[in-house]
Amino acid sequence: MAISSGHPPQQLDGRLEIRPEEHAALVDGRPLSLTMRELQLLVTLAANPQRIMTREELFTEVWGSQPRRDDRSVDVYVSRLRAKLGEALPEMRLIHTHNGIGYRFSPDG
Amino acid sequence: MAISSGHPPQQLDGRLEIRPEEHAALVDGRPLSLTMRELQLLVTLAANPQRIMTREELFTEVWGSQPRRDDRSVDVYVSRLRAKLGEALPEMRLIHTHNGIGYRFSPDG
DNA sequence: TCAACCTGTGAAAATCCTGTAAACGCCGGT
DNA sequence: ACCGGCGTTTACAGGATTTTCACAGGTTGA
Repeated sequence: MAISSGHPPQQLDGRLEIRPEEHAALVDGRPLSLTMRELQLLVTLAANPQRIMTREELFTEVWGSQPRRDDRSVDVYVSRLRAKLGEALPEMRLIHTHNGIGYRFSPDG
Repeated sequence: MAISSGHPPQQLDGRLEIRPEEHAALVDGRPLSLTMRELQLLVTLAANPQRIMTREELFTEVWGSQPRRDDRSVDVYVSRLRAKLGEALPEMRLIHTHNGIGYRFSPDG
């Protein structure tokens, strides 16, 4: 599993900072209130900037098991994450959808 | 099937780079936004530079089945691919038509 | 040049995929 | 037991992609 350790804190464009070890994500120094799953998903996406990650890949990283056929959990959490990120950082689209494949995190909008 | 694996990333004349494993094609480092089919077609064509590939050959590689009589899918997608490549790389004609046969990918315009 | 055939491409139709609200169950705290 | 938050799952509307069709324009060879 890849979430619990091994991810260094990262500063993105000076506004979003992710500190996996501290279970925290900050925007302009203020902590976002993310649930565990939301944070895990954000950490995983942010650990692979600009790379298109498949749903399966995201699922196995975050949930630690194989998704069952037609599982939509990743989508649901991406949606919730976007909502929270969108509130703290309007104007930027950090998570991009790649139809038929998955999602991509882009630090710079 | 030949798309999903076995295609190493390739750099073409330094501007176009295709990374099948990552579901990506880049021009000058910027990702082209291609749909799955478009990308598969590009990958297939680019995997056989300078070789004239028949429509049937392209279809079976990309669609994974035999085209039905008079199917024009390959042409439609070649057209779409040309449009997108043409925007990112004007001045070069990467995909050449061979009347009565099929298409040929030529890395150097 | 002409007729027959082939290719390019816009657009409609069909299909597939994604966004997201909502329902539900499970705890932990009160 | 009740409440509130979280995770999971489902459902459905809307969006995106793929497929198919139609026709204009190009190409070939007699």
